Amino acid sequence: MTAEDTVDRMDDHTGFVLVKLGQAAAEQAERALAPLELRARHVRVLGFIHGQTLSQQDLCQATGMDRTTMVAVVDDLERLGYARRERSAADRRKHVITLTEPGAAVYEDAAGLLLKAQDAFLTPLSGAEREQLHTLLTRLSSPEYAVCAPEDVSGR
Amino acid sequence: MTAEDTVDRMDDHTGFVLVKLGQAAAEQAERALAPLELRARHVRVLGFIHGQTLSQQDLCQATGMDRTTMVAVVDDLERLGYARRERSAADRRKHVITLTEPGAAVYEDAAGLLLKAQDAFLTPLSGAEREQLHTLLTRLSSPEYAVCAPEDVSGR
DNA sequence: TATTGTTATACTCTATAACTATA
DNA sequence: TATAGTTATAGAGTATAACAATA
Repeated sequence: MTAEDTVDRMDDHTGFVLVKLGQAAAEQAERALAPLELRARHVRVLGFIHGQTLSQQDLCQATGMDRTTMVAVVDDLERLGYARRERSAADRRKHVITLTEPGAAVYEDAAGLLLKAQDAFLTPLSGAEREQLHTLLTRLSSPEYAVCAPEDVSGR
Repeated sequence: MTAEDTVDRMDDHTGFVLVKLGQAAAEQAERALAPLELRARHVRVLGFIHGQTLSQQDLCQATGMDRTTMVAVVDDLERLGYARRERSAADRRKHVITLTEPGAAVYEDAAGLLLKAQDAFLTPLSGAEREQLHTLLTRLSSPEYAVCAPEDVSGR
């Protein structure tokens, strides 16, 4: 019995294929960002503070990370000179996170690397198929309540 | 600034949407299996030994889990009476894992729950769109070498 | 010497709780 | 009293290394 002979009774589950692909895409993204010594989460935060000023709490809501993780991510970005932490004048409990010039530059680099990685990932598909896929995934993604809170579906 | 106002510069990356959906699908699957007190990995192993006899090593190759994880999973399945561990007569180093009758029954239950969960997950899409999505994802998924080992592509 | 299963261990991630400073 | 940020700690998950039995 070799690995090639084994029958996978899950391969016909769309959900399972989705999980596998999601993991593969995540790993691909991390590998793509490795040259910049950044993780995907850092780039994600850079993307959010690109053009808007947010508190750490805002960033938590936006990204879904919890606040202890966010502290570490902002620590990293600050140490690397990509973001600044400042007390909010309006509410001195809050830290306002702003993008620095090097931060904006590295974000552009990172976005380029991610785009290249994604392109490699989508190689098996034609341009039209990629658009199709993107549309379908986005439609699936937008109503989060359908995924996390089934009881809310009744309202539609 | 509220969460609704924030601009997400990653939302137009297919790869990122894929990662988010993959995680959501995985969580959905775990929730669906909770009534059976099984994790997705257990069902995955049950699926593989359904109709074929495999060693733990075979299961590792098939599922991608490492052998220490597999020990724990098979421990669980054996304790629950869903699988049996026996020394292989052909190679006494190996443990041959076989599905028990209760194991086959619980697998059917689990498969049903997963199918129902997947259906809920795919609610936003029509039947034709689901097929489209499945086809696209499968095409993206099959050539793993394109994702993990680019150097192997030349050989085919 | 290499492989299978096992155990022990370490390391990463994430979740929880507690503390501070502000409101 | 509640919130934002921080820190410390505990838990789960995963990876690594070492070991016994067998090839």
